[in-house]
Amino acid sequence: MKFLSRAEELLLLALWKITEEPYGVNIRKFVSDITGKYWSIGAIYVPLDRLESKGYVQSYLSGPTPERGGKSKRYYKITEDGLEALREVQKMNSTLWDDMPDLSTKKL
Amino acid sequence: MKFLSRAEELLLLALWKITEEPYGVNIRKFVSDITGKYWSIGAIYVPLDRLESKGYVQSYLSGPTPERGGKSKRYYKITEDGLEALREVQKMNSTLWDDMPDLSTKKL
DNA sequence: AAATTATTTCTACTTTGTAGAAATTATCAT
DNA sequence: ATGATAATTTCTACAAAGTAGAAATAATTT
Repeated sequence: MKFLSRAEELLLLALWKITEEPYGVNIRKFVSDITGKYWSIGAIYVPLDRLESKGYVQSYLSGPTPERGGKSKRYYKITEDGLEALREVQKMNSTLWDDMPDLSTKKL
Repeated sequence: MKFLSRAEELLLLALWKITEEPYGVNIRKFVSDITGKYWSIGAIYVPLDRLESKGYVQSYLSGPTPERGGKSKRYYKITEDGLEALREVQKMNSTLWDDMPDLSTKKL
């Protein structure tokens, strides 16, 4: 099995952590907040779609809500395979980083 | 600044951690050992080259050694910019993972 | 001088990342 | 009802990164 890319890791983790309304806008907010960087719309949906074709996430459309108009939301959730992939990066991250000192204090 | 990709992270970390002879073969061994996966030759050198053009690593050729023949080794080292990039992923990784439970025990 | 060896260099192709315009579908205002 | 407005997704095109391995290089050994 291949390792998740950074974006895939971020998105799956978002799906793991977001409790309310895991749809495009909230997912994008989550990754923007956590990374402190701008994420275009495509940078969210395109990788999510690809994760779906790999079977790492599943999605479904909500019915219309009594809120403001617009297209209906697509909710995403992580699958068992997605979780397994996340387990693998967690393990690799430990291997890689657990023995590392805090680099913010290190000089070259 | 953009985040390092997974491969870039692995390679820079390798350069941080490898103490002896940080050249292609040893770098490849390091990442293979740590990831437990096969890494083609190109999967090492091409990203290293690209890291060099970004200024994250520097390299130089060794003179001929009194060992067995062959082309001379190219030694790599991380630069200050590379280290800074590594600091950033370290920080983001903490933000992302420090509050996560051990997923190996978690069911969906 | 030919064979062998260690290593790097190069190239072509696949996959992933990224940006944003266009399309869709709902509600609101008149 | 109809048009304006709003929220969201879908789509597309291009840029960047990942990947595999054959070919080139340059040293030593026979």
